[in-house]
Amino acid sequence: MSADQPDRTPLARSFFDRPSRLVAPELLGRILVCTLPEGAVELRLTEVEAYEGPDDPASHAYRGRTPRNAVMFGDPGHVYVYFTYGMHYCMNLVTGPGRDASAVLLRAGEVVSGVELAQSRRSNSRRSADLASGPARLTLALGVDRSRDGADACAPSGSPFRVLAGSPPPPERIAAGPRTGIAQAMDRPLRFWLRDDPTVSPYRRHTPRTRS
DNA sequence: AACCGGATCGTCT
DNA sequence: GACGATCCGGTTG
Repeated sequence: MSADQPDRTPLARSFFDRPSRLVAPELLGRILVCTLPEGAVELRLTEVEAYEGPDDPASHAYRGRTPRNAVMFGDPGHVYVYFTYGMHYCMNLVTGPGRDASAVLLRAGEVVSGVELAQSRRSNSRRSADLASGPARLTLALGVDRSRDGADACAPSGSPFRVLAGSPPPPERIAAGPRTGIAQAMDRPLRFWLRDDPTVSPYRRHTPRTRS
């Protein structure tokens, strides 16, 4: 492969069949393709978070299997989509080992193809770097909602999703820190991002909510 | 750059 | 019935 032509090889399912804390940093720089009837959008992943299944108090799998999180308990390489805050969708890739209920939340990326389509789904965005700079912005730019829950990102065909090898960054560009917006397990550095990348979402500390 | 409130509802207790 | 793996637009420093 040439320098200006990134590797288009799909990632094998075995890539995902490992602990999420190992898969997560290795997803940085890789390409997520989402092909829907309106067209395709390609994303270069720049920020992710690992969730470690039933042993992780911040994971949706922490309290066991429910109708919502059932996909997390299935095979690695599938997509887990959930709805939150009454209006947003967030997207994960299920990892292993085995049916471990672990996953990687996709938090941000750079739209490298299908910019116009992504823009049309994100009418308010000003900078193009903000098209997918946040987990809910990312799903909006891709056109992902709950109907995509369970889709196989490793299937040769029949799925809107595919993860390509892309161009892995040099290790020194990968940064790690506590996950965003959660109150539990702050001591685990399971958020990974590309240092100095303009598409990485700003870190937000968890803030308890009050009501009237 | 940091902080605030409002929007809005599926999911689990 | 309470809360959230959030975003946006506004205000303040």
